[in-house]
Formats: sequence, structure tokens, C-alpha cells
Amino acid sequence: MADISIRIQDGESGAFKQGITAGEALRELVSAKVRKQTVAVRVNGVAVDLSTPLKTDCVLEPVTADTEEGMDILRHSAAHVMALAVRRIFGDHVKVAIGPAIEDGFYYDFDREEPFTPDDFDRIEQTMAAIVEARIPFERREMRIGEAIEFFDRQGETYKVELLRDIETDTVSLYGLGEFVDLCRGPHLPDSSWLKAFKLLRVAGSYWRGDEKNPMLQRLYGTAFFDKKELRQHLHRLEEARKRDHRKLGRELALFTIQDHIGPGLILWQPRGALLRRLIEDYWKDEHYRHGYELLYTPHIARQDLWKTSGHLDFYAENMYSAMEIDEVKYQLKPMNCPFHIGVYKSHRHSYREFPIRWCELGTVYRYERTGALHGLMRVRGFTQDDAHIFCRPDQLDDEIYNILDLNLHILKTFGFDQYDVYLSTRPEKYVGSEDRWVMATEALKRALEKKGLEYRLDPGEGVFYGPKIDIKIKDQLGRSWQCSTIQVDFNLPERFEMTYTGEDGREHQPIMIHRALMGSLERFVGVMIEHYAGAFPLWLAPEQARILNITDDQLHYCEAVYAKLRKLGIRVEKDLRNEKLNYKIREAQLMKIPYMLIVGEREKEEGTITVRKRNGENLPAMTPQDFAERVHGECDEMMGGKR
RNA sequence: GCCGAUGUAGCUCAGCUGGUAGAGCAACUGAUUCGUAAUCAGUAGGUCACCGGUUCAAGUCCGGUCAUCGGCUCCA
Repeated sequence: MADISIRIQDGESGAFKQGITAGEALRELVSAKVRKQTVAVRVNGVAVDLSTPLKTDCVLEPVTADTEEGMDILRHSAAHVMALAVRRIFGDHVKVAIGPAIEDGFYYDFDREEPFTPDDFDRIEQTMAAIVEARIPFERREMRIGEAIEFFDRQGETYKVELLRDIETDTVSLYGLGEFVDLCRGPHLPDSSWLKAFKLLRVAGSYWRGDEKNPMLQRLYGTAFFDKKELRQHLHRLEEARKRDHRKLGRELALFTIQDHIGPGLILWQPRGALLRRLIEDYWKDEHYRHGYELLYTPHIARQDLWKTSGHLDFYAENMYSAMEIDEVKYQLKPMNCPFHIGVYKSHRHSYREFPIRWCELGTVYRYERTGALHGLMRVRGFTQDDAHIFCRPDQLDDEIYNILDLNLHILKTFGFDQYDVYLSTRPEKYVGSEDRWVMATEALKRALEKKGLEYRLDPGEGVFYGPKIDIKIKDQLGRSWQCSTIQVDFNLPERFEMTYTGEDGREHQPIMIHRALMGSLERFVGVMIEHYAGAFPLWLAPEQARILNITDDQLHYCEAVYAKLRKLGIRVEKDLRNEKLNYKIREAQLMKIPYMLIVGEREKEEGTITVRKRNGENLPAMTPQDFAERVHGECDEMMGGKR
């Protein structure tokens, strides 16, 4: 056989017999250290199994365990191992669907009459462990599509057959792991022994291909790592995330409550949560005013006719609550604020000189959400949007979008979010407005993103029917993304409501309308912040900035005086003067995540000072209440972007 | 809405195969006045989510409803 030349990307090269497997070639060309870490290989850029025979000259690149790709291969292989285990335990009563690697783990969808129970997890895990122990190789083979369809059809694997029918290539690859043969693109680990650390996490229902018209399958979720330590760390992270759960912290920190008898998805803000929210709102309003916005207030319901004109009854009806009748006229709760802002616009005539008009409102809207979708503050039925509508001339569009982006990122940063993913969504299949307007608006959005130096991803066809949009998904402390901000150009409503302005030429023109929300929903945003900060809000947002703790009753009077003084100086201070030990009070204040504890004993009383203990346990030297207040204001000013 | 799990005092949770509710913390009362993450003792607190059924007897079994949790779907 002829020799072929094989080169490692950025490394050694050599001549080998044709037909040598990639794994064998690597053994010659890379260090033992790399080899031990290698789970698959890229041949001329295409990821394949180590067992792949090499036929021509090529460049190899090992895929190692420490990469995302390596992890995906491990997890995808883990899904196969799980499927084999399920097969072995539950036999032919189970049909398999799909089993991909996902972020942080993998899943496999099964169709089985009986539900899986958490008790089954143990059995499945044990069987998986036995499979790992047995070091079963993953064996790849290729088949013609027709042959494969017949193969799976014989086994009654209807889902695989359905998948195959949609595949357009001539041949497909199958992977055998023991007696379980699965349709799969690969690549896989060489054998099951690599799966050293895995755990099944939960079972959940999911529709075949995510479509609710299809049968409901049972999805088993699991995760896998190359070693046990990483798995332990991951499980620990999950535990930490549970501790940050805003529903748990919301209760513990007395921020909000949701009650059955009031209704699901409806939030009651408790005093501390309400104060937090007020701080957010005040900052938001001030910042908007500073940036040339005017504040509006509009009602919660409007005549049904308004929603007809706006098109909401055509396009949004399923999210709206049914009509109520008032004096024989139908009214509906608002799912959006825009028609009202247009109402304000139409309250008088406008000249081109007035533009841009920037109106904002913290508008509470109501949208129907299916019960299964509700989730704490993150997904609710009544929520407050930090909404704004900008009306401008075409020549102002670029600047306005840029300014929105600028304000948007500035405010998010102040709240502690400076990591985000930006998406630009373009024209969907169903749309209104002329093509050149879409192009004009999409280009304007692009230019603003580029001018701002933001990297973005294109989301083709994901725009709203009335115009293109920019979405910003912020990343929290745990790296999870949350869709909050959205900037949407709208050609539809100005048309529907026949909005006009008088141009320089004395003629009537149609203004461009931009919708924009920055936090999206205040409820959700607070939820995200609770989890982002794990309940320990930065000083400027802490509902309780400081708590006075006395040592004995002898300081009661002095504490009251300090309390009054600090309140007067604008500090959000509370006092805990109960007859309890200092340790007890500190513990409680600590659990409430209060930034400063002000400790007052005889010493402080004598000297007219307080001892300041920070949330992190650090002590500051004793200072006067006056100095403390100045310090707090100084810190807050800094957090909010300089002296205000 | 769909699949699965869950629903016992304010919170966290016991309560085995049906015999008529229990702990810790919190609350309240009293004692203690104690300097950097829980002082001690006592008291009170529950139509066991709701509705119906089986049974001599149901927190415990069955059915329905509501809600919550994990997902699917949707999205701020």
C-alpha cells in the first residue's frame, strides 16, 4: 500500500501506510500527554472518531478532553450509554428518539408507556456503570439511507425512521454500542470506559420535535465529565444556583410573595421588595429625564376598538385577557403600552421641528401565560415594562438608535451587567411594510451596532412582523443569559393609527416609531438581579443599607438618636434593639445581607460614634454617624456613575 | 395547555403497610444585659391545598379541581 503524509496541526508530520487509523497516527505524532487527553480527532477540519482510517494525505488536529468540543463528544457518548442502559433494563418497550449533548450535560428522549421515576435513576446509573466498566467500543458503520430505514423499521424505531426520511444524503452513519445501534453523526469516544463521571439529574416530558401536536416523550437529563472532581464541582454549582433561586431569596429577604388565592403569576411586593423596586424606578426615571425623555402615565384598560386598530386582536389575541363590558362597551386589559403613547401623540398636531420625541413609561401590562410557563418573577401574568417610544424623522433614525443603545448599556452597567449577547433580527416571512423600509431600518440598526462597536449575531427571520429589532441578552453572575432589552423599529402602528407630522415642505409625513424596553420587565429584572447578586444587593440598591445593633439596653437612647440622625441624612437604616446577644443580631443581619451593621456599645456611646461592620465581616474604624452617612452617599454616587 | 413529581404550623421537614398530627427555626412570655454568624426556659400555633368518594375509621386509599416544582411550548 502507498504511503500517505500526515501532519499534526502546528506540529510533527510523518509518512504512514494508507489505511492507518487516526488514533494510530496520533500515537506516533503527539506526546503521550496529549494522546491521553484525546477523545476524537479532526481530519482536515472535520471531527471524526479516532478509529477512522486515513486514506489520503491529511492534517490532524486532536480533539482533547479539555475543550468544549471534547466535552460535547463525551456527553453525546454518555447519552448513548444511557440509552443502552435503558434498553437493557426496560427492553423493547422503549423507543428511542434523539439524544444530544446540551450545555452542561445531555439528554435522551424515550417513548415508553410507563413513566420513569427517580427510583429508576439508580438502576439506570448502575447499569451505565456496568457498561462503562465493560469498556464497550463505539463502532461506526455506514449504511445507505434505504437500508437504514429498513434496519430501524424492523426494530420498530419509528422516530429514527422519521429522522432518516428527512435526511438528504445517500448514506448515514450508525453507531453501535454493544447491542444498541443508533443513528448518529458522531464522533464518539473510542469506548465507554471514558465515561468516568456522570449523573442522571431529572426526568421531564417533551414533545417529539418540540411540537405539541406530536406525542409526548420522556426526556432523561444527565450530565457527564471526564473526571469525578469536575462532576462534583458541577453538582456543587447547581447547589449554589439553587441557593440563589430568586423565589427562595425573595421569601427569605421578604421581597415579594405570590399567593394562590390572589392568583398565579401575580406579584405582591412586600415593603423591602417595593423599596428595592422604587430605587430602580427612581434611578430609571432620573436617567431618562437626563437623556431627553419625558415620562408618561397611561391607563390599564382601553376599549376593544383600540386593540382592533392597533392590530393586537389580530396578532396578539391569545395573549390577551377576555373583554369586560362597561356601559355596554367592551374594554380589554392592555398587553402593551404603545397604543396609549400613540394616543398621546395624537392629542395634538406635530411639526418636524419637535422631533425626536422620546416618551417613556413604567407601564404595567397583563398577558396571558399558560400555567406551565409561570415561574416566580421571571414569567408572570402582570408585569411592568420599562417602555419607551421614540418618534422621529427618517434622518434621525441612526442617531436615535445609537442613543438608545448607549443609554441602554449605560443603565445595564450601573445595575451590574456588562456581559451580554446582542442579536439583530431581520424580516420574518409574515411582515408588513415595504421592502425598502425594512432595508432602511435594518441598516440603521446595523450601523448603530457597529458605531457602538458591539459584536452581534444575526437572527434571520426572527424580527417582529412590524419591523426589525435588536435584542440584548444579559449574562448574570452564573453565566446564564436573560433576554431583557429590545429595540424595535415599527412601520405598522404609525400606519394603522394614521400618525402624521408636518414637514419642512408643509406636507404631512409619517413619523418613524421605535419601541424599546431596557430591563424588559421590572419583575423579571428584579428576579435576575436577585440571582445575579445572590440577594446581596449593592449599597445603592439595598433596601436596608445599614442596621443598628446595640450591645445592651444601656445604649437604647443613643441608638435611637443615631437612627433618627441617619434617617435624616437619607440613609436607609433600621435598628435591632432587641434583648439578644450581638452574635444573634449579626447573624440575622448577615442572613438578610445588609451591607453595613452599625454596632453600638458603651464605648461608642461615650465617644459619639458607631463601629461599622461590613457584610464581608470586615470592620471599619469607629466613626461618627455623620461620617458614616457621607461615606454611604459617596459610595452610592460612585456606583451610580459619579456625583449626581 | 401537555408529561412527570409535589402540596402537613410563617419557614425547613417527620408522620411505615388507614386508627383521628410531630420536630427544629421563627412568633409570643419570662429570665439573662452578654462586644462581631444562633443564651436558656416556657407558651401558643395546623378544617394535614380544595372538593367529592371508599371505609366503623383517611394526612395516609380512589377520583376531580387548584397551585407549585422540573421540562416541552412560548416569551418581557
